[in-house]
Amino acid sequence: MTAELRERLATGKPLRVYLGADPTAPSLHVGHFVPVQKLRVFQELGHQVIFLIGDYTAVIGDPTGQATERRRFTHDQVRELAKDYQRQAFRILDPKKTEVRYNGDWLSKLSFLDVVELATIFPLKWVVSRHDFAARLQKGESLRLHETLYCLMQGYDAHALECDVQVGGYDQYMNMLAGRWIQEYFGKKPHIPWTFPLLMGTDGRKMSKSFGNAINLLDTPEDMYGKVMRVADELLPSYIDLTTDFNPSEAEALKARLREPGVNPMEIKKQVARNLVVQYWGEESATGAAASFQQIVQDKAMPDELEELSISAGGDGTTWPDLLAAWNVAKSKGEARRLMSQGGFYVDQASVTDPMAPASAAPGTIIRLGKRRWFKLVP
RNA sequence: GGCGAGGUUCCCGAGUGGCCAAAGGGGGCAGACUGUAAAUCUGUUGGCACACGCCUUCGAAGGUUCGAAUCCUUCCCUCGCCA
Repeated sequence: MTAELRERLATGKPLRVYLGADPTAPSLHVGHFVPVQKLRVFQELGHQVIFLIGDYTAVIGDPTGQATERRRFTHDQVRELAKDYQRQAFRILDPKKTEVRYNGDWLSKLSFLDVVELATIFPLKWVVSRHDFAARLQKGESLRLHETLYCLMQGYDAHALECDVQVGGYDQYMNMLAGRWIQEYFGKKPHIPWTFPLLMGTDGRKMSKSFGNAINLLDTPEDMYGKVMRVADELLPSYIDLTTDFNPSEAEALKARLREPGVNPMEIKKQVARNLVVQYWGEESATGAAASFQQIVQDKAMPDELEELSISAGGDGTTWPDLLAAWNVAKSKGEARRLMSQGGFYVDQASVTDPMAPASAAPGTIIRLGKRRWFKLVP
């Protein structure tokens, strides 16, 4: 389809490029935003980008890749999530140049007859041959008719938006193809699907909040930077491709550096981390995040600003576990004791391992938990 | 509608009357090492208690028992097969 794309670019007319997002995830991570980042590239090149909020499709729930039937959302929940989704997207996209649409605007107007008419386009065999459905059928797991209709809905979006290009995860390919069929059915030129591989979490598994391996959009610049630094080395090339906005030659150069003998992946990782933070938080925050990583993690030095703990808030605790639990820096006294006996507790840089020792909590004392949680005691 | 399977600690998953705060894995935390918050290795992982131990937890509520995650009753929920 590269040829089709070239052909359309050659006309010189700005392309209509769309990304559909079903707001069903309460917390978003950079994996969700790979297509948004790509959308921005189109925007910068002067194309018309469309951010489609799947308020209607979300109620059904995209079955793609689902091992079981998907949880469904109410319309109200979806609207709430959509607001946040859009706000996050506009950290990257230029709101003034972005067309925001809701697919409920057209999908809600289709009659049952319209739907049946659309359904005639698709051979059932094609629908159920997709790997996720096929697997569920084969294992004898639940698959319901509404799930097979999802691709009609998303396909109809492409038609309604009269789009030229659709960006999305690789897993959306089937849905995108459905869109092409529907466009052709209505006598229009089919759009060009542009898909990207799935971004893996920092540990190489699927990025997901429940795995704790996600880089969240709401992470502070420092966290975002740090999490990129803990991405497994092997994943670095895909992070370069999917999360950075380096131009193609810069990206290739970075990946080539990575393969050179004697090159420390850490150095490349720092460039990726910085690039990502700049996109979401801007130049200044990224510089700050880089500096604080160097200081706290690499030099193992004390950060410039320490969180303060009020001694009086420690109640009448007389041992460190009492105080740490009262301050809420440890979940429980037991956890604090464990931390201490494992050698992860420091008072003014000296390790304190006896949980029973009386606590010397005086204003100005610096305490540290583990490698990088620093606190300063105040009255 | 008929028949069957199942709901366990943050997640997955073992556990069929005491040895169960509950195997194993994942994740988390800590330590060692390092090229980094990578990889690897080790330890640890409900709460309170210095400790003896006590308390809360195995879908919900009751019950049997000296004793229940395990047995019984009712209820709620999930899933499959057949129609």
